[in-house]
Amino acid sequence: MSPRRKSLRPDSRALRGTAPVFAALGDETRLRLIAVLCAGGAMSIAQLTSGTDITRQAVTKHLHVLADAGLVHDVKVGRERLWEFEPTQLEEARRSLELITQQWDHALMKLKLAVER
Amino acid sequence: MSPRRKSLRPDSRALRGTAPVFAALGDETRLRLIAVLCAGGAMSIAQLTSGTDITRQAVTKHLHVLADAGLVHDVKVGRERLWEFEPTQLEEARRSLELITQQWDHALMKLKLAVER
DNA sequence: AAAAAATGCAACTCAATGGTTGCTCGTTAC
DNA sequence: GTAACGAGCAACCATTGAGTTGCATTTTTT
Repeated sequence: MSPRRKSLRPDSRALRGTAPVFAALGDETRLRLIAVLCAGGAMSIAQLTSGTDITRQAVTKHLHVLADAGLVHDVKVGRERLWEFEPTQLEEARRSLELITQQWDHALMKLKLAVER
Repeated sequence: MSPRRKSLRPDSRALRGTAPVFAALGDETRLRLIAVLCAGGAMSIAQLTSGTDITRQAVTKHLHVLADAGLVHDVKVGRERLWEFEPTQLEEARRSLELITQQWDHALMKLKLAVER
């Protein structure tokens, strides 16, 4: 037991579950929504739709995708529903990218050492 | 001319074109490929396929998606084609996420100030 | 030269996605 | 109370995406 694997394997355990967040970010429209919500605070669907060339329903769908990825959350207030940015998942995603970069740098260093040997 | 807009609008000019990269990252399999390539250096398709439960062709397609997003590049060597991680686009993506976070923090600060006034 | 290895190419299936339209429902406003 | 506004629900369509199978092509290897 305990195979003593010090080297963090590239199996991307830390990356598990990050894909949906990236998938949610992988759409121009949703990226715009995020940016708008990020700078403008809570906004209604109607507000978010104005300024786009797509339907209110389409915006609604995109918002749900973002919500499923944990990037936004909604609050019902009166007859309208306000959507707000939620930073935690995005932080997580950022950390994942950093981790990949680090692993890359690490691999490069190892390679360099091996060459110079 | 020169409209003197000091406030960086939320129109996400800096985010333009980032969506494809995120879309490419938004898949568990591709994320795994990236991780493997990142730690293992250049690898052939056959190598990348072994350890997956999908077909070689599927892996090939994923690699092309990653290549189109500029996340990997390939080199033909002999009868095989080696794929290698390409860090620049990923750096770009990371920067985008940081930018969003910054804008969010900035908006929060503005809100706080407005409340305390 | 022939077998084997590594890959390329093309067609196909099936499910998910982005988008639409039409209608209904709850909540303000007049 | 009745309009008007904001949103929800459902069906539908077209396109993309992930994955497959089958066969052809190129480079080794023997």
